[in-house]
Amino acid sequence: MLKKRNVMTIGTLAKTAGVGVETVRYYQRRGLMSEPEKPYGGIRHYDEQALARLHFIRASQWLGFSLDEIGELLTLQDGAHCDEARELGEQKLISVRRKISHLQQIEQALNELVQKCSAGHGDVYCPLMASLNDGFEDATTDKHKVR
Amino acid sequence: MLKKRNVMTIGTLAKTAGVGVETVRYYQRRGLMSEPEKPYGGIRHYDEQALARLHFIRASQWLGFSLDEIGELLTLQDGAHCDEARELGEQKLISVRRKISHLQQIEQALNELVQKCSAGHGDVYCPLMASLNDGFEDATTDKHKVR
DNA sequence: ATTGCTTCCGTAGTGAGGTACGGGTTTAAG
DNA sequence: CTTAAACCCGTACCTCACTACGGAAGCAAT
Ligand SMILES: [Zn+2]
Ligand SMILES: [Zn+2]
Ligand SMILES: [Zn+2]
Ligand SMILES: [Zn+2]
Repeated sequence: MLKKRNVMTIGTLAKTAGVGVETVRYYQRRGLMSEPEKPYGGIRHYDEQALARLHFIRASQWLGFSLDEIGELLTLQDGAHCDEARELGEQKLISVRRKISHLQQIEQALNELVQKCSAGHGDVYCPLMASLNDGFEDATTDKHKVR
Repeated sequence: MLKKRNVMTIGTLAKTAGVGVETVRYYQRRGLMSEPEKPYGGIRHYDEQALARLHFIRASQWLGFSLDEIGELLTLQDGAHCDEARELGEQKLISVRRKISHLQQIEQALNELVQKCSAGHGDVYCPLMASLNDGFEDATTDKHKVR
């Protein structure tokens, strides 16, 4: 379990980075990490650079980048192309903001429906169900673009 | 005798509701819509109730319900169980709000990184890339729960 | 009557990001 | 020395909501 001189097996590497072994192997297949050379019939060993790479991937992923985009980011990693990386970040920022405002629309509409229902509507047919039944006419215009 | 006006083929139904024919058939397989009886060797016909059902599904979907949850909502559609439907709505509201605040965290972190980069960092290694490289230590605590 | 669009029906594939399985080899603990 | 855990590798499977394919048969217009 000890990484002696920063040398780890795939299992230790994965555990240290907080991912599964299969995930590391998956990133290798995706070309996001290289597979170290294997000593004769033996077991591959990983160093702290591999760990850093995993951190990079997970951090980027947390920010909303897809694995494809992360691959692109990795090619810009030398620091000489930070303008391109920043451009990617700005695009992502735009898409995150779009998602937020979409969810805020939903939050508002859903909240309204729930409020109307729980306000108590005597014998009248439930306005929540009613809204769903007529296809939820209000609150949004681009109803049919769900995905 | 019911006089059935607005009789449509599946293609017309789908087009009217703004979905694909395959989508309607998929909803039928999922049990969200019933498949009307087929006249001898002929073609099934759909009425405005089928259309209303499609509206219900798409409206619920727009609010963030999964098809499974929509199936549940449909069983509560009689209006007698609006308390359960409201409960589902409240749960969904909670999850939508969680998503929003997660995205807001991301927005803040990403914005900060982009700002730091574009502020111009002479010969110093790009702070955006640096942050990604050390696994993005700041800005969040639950780094490893990406999905 | 021939073209040509629909419908019908079952099955299979897509994309994203993994997760699981199975059979074989290697290494570490006792 | 034996046995359990870990590694290697390829392949299959998972979720979700579709989407496509293929072949037969119906229906509408020319
Ligand atoms: Zn450049
Ligand atoms: Zn109600
Ligand atoms: Zn009830
Ligand atoms: Zn920079």
